[in-house]
Amino acid sequence: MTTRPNRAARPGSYHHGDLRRALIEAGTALARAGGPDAVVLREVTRQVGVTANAAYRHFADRDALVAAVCSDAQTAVALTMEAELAEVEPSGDDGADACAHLRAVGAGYLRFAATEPGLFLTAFSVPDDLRRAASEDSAGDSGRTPFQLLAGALDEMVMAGVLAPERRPGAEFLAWSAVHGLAVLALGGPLSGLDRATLERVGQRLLEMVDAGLQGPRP
Amino acid sequence: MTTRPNRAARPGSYHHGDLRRALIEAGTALARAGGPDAVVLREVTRQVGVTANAAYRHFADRDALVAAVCSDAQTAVALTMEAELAEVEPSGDDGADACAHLRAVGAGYLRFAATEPGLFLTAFSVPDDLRRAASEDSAGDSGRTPFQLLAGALDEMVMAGVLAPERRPGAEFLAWSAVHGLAVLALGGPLSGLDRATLERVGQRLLEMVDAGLQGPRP
DNA sequence: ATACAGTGTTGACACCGTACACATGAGGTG
DNA sequence: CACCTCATGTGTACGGTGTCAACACTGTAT
Repeated sequence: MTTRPNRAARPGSYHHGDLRRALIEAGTALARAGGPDAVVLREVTRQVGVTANAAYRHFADRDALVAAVCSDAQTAVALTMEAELAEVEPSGDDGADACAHLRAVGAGYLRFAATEPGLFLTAFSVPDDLRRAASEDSAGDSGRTPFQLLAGALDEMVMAGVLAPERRPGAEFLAWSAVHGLAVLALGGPLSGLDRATLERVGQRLLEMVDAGLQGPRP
Repeated sequence: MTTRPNRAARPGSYHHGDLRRALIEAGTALARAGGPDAVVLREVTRQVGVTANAAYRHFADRDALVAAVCSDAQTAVALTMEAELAEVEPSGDDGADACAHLRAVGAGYLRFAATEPGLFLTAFSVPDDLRRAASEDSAGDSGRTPFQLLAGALDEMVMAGVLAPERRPGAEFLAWSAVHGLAVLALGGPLSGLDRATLERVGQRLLEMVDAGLQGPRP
């Protein structure tokens, strides 16, 4: 995990330059193509050109390898979110801006799921008690993880006065659940087969629902 | 689950009485304990006391077996939902009742996920283009699948006038996404580790959010 | 120069899904 | 009754997987 110098391996050298990194990258390629189950240890080592057991010098077991790939995938999600956030033009109205930021975070999540299904599933279908969500291993350019980007948008809404402070705690889980559910149902689950257009439309409405629903029952 | 004659196999008989059913039930037991990945074909046949290859007389491959287990699991979800629906006392206000029914469906979904995590994941993490959601193989006592129970509650809301008709199409996907997301995040995903109490609380708020959010942005 | 610790290799094991050929026996037909 | 047939279960085998234990190589510090 430390910043190994990444000295290139001289070809034909017995020792690989930075095997750990190489394994993670090959694993990421497999995950991108086929989700977490596709990152099979033997295939990863094969692609890197090394014996299967060599991986055990860098990872306790296969699960540790996919966990590393998972962190990388979360970083990719954060980058997509940041891109979406960057496209929001300030309108002068802090409340509207905060809502737009929340929508951007959600839209980034959904866009990533649609664009990189394999990586998406790898990022968020791995058991993990929120530790990775707070670890800088999963952060994007802004130094924040997807979870932290979401939390930031919600904080902003409170500060702008468009979300009641007493509704703030735990709001991450509500918003996250909504977008995550759609993504998962559409990817591996019973909603595969829905065409991209309707999926896009449902996604938009879902974000509206979160926006309206976070503030609780209507007066 | 169906009413197959289920003639008991005479012990020592070469032919098993109703192997297909026996395999599904053993598979369900495994799924209950460890989710879809735990239903491993060889172990299933071992428990039934039969050779691994015998399963291939009844299922094209392992995936077909877990698909059958999946249908059974969805039936179990429908039963939990129906139980939750039965507890709703009519209040005289059709609109309130319809909302209560929607909440009951969602609460049943979440309760099943918390009570039977393995079965839940098996029910809804299997690729499938909504065909199973409409098949009577997945229905409960009322003859309706979880998906159909959800759709029914939403229809009721429209009829009672608490959901605008133009918001009805696709509303299943919105509500389903929300509860499904929470369930999945809490089970296999990054939200495992959240204790049961907070999970319960988040679940309640999530149902509120759906209720309020389905009707779109506030005036 | 030598010892050592880190890294990669070899060989093996248990387990999995699955294909093929074969054995069994229940039920219909003469 | 004898016979045939076909659905069903068995045996054996193959390629794939994750992982372990013992061994081989090599860059580095003594």
